[in-house]
Amino acid sequence: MFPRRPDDMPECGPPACSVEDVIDRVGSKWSVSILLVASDGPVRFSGLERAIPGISRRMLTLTLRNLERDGLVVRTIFPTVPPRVEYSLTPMAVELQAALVALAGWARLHRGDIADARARYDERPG
Amino acid sequence: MFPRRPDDMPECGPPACSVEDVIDRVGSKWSVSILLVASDGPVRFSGLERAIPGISRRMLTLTLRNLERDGLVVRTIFPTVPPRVEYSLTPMAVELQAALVALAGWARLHRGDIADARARYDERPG
DNA sequence: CGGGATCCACCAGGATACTG
DNA sequence: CAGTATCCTGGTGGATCCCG
Repeated sequence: MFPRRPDDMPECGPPACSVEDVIDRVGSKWSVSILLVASDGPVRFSGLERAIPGISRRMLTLTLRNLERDGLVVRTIFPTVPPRVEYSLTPMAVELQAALVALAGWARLHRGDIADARARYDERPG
Repeated sequence: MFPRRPDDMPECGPPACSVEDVIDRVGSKWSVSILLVASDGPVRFSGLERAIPGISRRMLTLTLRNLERDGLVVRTIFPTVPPRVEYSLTPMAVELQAALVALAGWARLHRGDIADARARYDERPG
């Protein structure tokens, strides 16, 4: 996730750079939340703020900028009063949803397993 | 990723807590690298160190402990001299690989798109 | 409404040295 | 070989105030 890969470093290298690159892009604290809220259609800034409990204005702005920079969301400004800004997913981000759904499926399947593993680990003898 | 969800917070909540939980677990800087190296079979500490350029002993140990705690890797100690420790993936982690492969596929497909988006964003007028 | 600017705390993570 | 212990820093992310 952040920190982002410096520009003077190679784009890719073994092992398994690809997945790590994705994690670099959607691994920040709020990225996935934003992408999933926006998957229901264009969202406004305040809508995201309401839909994602706990996010600060600053982090919402920063994360949106990063997603926009990476070409995952598009920012559309309507020059009205009061100003209105909508964020929508790019086709690329829509394709990403499938992979995220796979992750979510895995998480749902193994939620109990992980909880059990942690409980056992915490009560380890020693 | 880290910081991990505090124990006094609910395990899950809208929106899309599941994916975020996964990111919390495999989103740390080296987690995915370790999982992918270990997917080829049991690996030793020094093997991981060699296979993952740039990782420090400390972070290798810490990340392995977290993966073990979450039930994603198993640590097997052989009481020989010199000591020998092997790390292998649990079935749960093997299933995760499929989801990670989906992510990698998306990354491979859109590597150029993202690079282009970033280049365009950096040379934006304004 | 939709941010930007600023200050600050915390902690992930690196470097190094030491141990069984 | 496979770690642990300690110190340190950079940057993520929170809180707050201000602006067009």
